[in-house]
Amino acid sequence: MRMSRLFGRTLREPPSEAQTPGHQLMLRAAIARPLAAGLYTWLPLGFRVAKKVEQIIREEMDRIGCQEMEMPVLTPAEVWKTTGRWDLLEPITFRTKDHNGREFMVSYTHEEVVHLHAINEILSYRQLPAMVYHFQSKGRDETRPRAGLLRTREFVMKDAYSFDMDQAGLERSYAAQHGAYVRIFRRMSLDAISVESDTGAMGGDVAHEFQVLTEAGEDRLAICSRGDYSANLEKAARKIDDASEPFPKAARSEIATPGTTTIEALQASLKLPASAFLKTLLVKDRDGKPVAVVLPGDRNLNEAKLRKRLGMSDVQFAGDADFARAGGVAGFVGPVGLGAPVLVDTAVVAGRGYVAGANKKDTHLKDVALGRDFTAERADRRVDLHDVIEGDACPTCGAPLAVKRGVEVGNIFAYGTYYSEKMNATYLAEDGTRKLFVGGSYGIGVGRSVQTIIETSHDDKGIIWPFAVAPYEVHVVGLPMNDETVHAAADALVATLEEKGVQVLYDDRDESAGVKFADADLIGIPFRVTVSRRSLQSKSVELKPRASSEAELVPHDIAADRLVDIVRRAREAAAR
RNA sequence: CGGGGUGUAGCGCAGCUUGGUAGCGCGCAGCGUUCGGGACGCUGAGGUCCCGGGUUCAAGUCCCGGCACCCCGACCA
Repeated sequence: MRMSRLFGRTLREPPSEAQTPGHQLMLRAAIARPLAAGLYTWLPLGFRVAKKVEQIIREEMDRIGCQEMEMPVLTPAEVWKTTGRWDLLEPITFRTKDHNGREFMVSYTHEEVVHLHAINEILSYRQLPAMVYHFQSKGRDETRPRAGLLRTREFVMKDAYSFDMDQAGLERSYAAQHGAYVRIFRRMSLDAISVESDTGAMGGDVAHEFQVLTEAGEDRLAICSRGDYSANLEKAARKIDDASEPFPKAARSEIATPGTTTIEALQASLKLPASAFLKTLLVKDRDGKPVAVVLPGDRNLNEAKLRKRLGMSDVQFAGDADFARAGGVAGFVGPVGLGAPVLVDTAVVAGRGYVAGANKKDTHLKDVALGRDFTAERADRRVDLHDVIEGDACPTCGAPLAVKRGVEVGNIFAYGTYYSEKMNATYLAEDGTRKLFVGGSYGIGVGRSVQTIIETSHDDKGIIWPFAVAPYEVHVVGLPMNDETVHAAADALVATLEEKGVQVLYDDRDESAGVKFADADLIGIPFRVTVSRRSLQSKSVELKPRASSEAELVPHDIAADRLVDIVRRAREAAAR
């Protein structure tokens, strides 16, 4: 490809909208362009990367016997109604109607559709297990797209689906996908770690996310410093000593705290650490009734954990009416004498005397102890509802946990019979009965992976593409192009390389050396070859890997062979 | 969906406080000089100042309403 013909130009300065390094470089290097919020066009350079990423995924899916197919982007409403997701997904999906008024959804994912096909194609246990996948655009009307390709409203996902006879089969399929994911991300040079993730409102048993640690990421992860544990903060736990303390000597007593409604204000006026207080939040349960959540003052509520506990899709905080109903006073709510069920966080130490709201204006209680002044009433109301923070103890080994940011490039999810039950998706078992498919789904975001590679593989000059996904393999720079000898030599080298199947980006522009080298560094092709007046005087060309600061001179007459050889080796290494 | 911010040439920005008919750098086009790390000179093209309404002799600038985009939070590959 001649750069003078390339559709897409590099930008000297990053557009102001771009904040993360990957987003800036993606735009500057002409990988993709925004069309509207969360909608991106791949430019030719970026499209080549996306196709290479897809090909790696394809090869690894095929390797584990997962079969490629393709399901439509537009999906009829009826399918979604069978599982209740037509209504559930309403706020975050794009919908349309055909001319007859039939409703459609731009596919958000394909569990329903693939089950529909499985019902038709898989009649007998003899056809199981089965695994299929496709690359398809997904539409999600995210309320907040961000960071370029990291979260868009339309994106191509590789989504795979497994169908098994039973739980043991599902576990085998799941393990196969997990193994494929490890290979896939390694091949694209993404250092993805698999972390336990929240299974969300769908229930299900097991789910892992493949996360790449980078500051640009939007997920927060707890990671054991000894490597024994890693989990999304949505579900991350920590080791807590459940040893209780002796009750305080004093009985609980009122203290006047006029106008002091926040933990911060209480800390200041009572000169006590945040951990000396109880924070009591009033939320609504599924029936709209008030429920109190009690946490130590130095711990934050983890909404994902609470949602899961309440079985709700979002946390609804109490309004004035609920406060009245529960007998609480906003700013002075406490667990003692409250007319609502109380969920007590596991970080609240039994027996310890805390300062808590008195459910009375301008008043708190001191020496309030769990087990004496209030209780969780039932074992299932003593629950982990707080955020893990940096330095907490690992739940497996007790070593300190670190909290880091990550990008979720893929996830795998064993949902079991969640969909097959609702869709009555069954097969005929060996014993002659009809049994439900036991399934899992496995996604990888292609565009997100591409930008994540940039986020984690660049320097201050530009992208450093891993060979396996680079848009081109060799970048030939002619310098200067108005020198006939140089022009002819560069043309000839490019022609030879292309003839031998090397993917070449050829900077044939009449630009200064500075511009061409700066662009080469920005675009980040793995091998740069400079054919210049100077190099030709010593009958050589200059070879410089993008990732290295060292350049070497290669004799002109063997340059093509040498490059073909280098590329061949690099391809072999990248395929492993 | 809550909070914050920004919309002026392809990109980065100034001008707005104090209203007077739009500017800088880069990029782009032509010519010439240059040619190994974002060269130089000359000439030139390019603007519904986000949109709509209002105030005014006069609005990029002031007022009202909308829209778009970005950032932080809640949700996802």
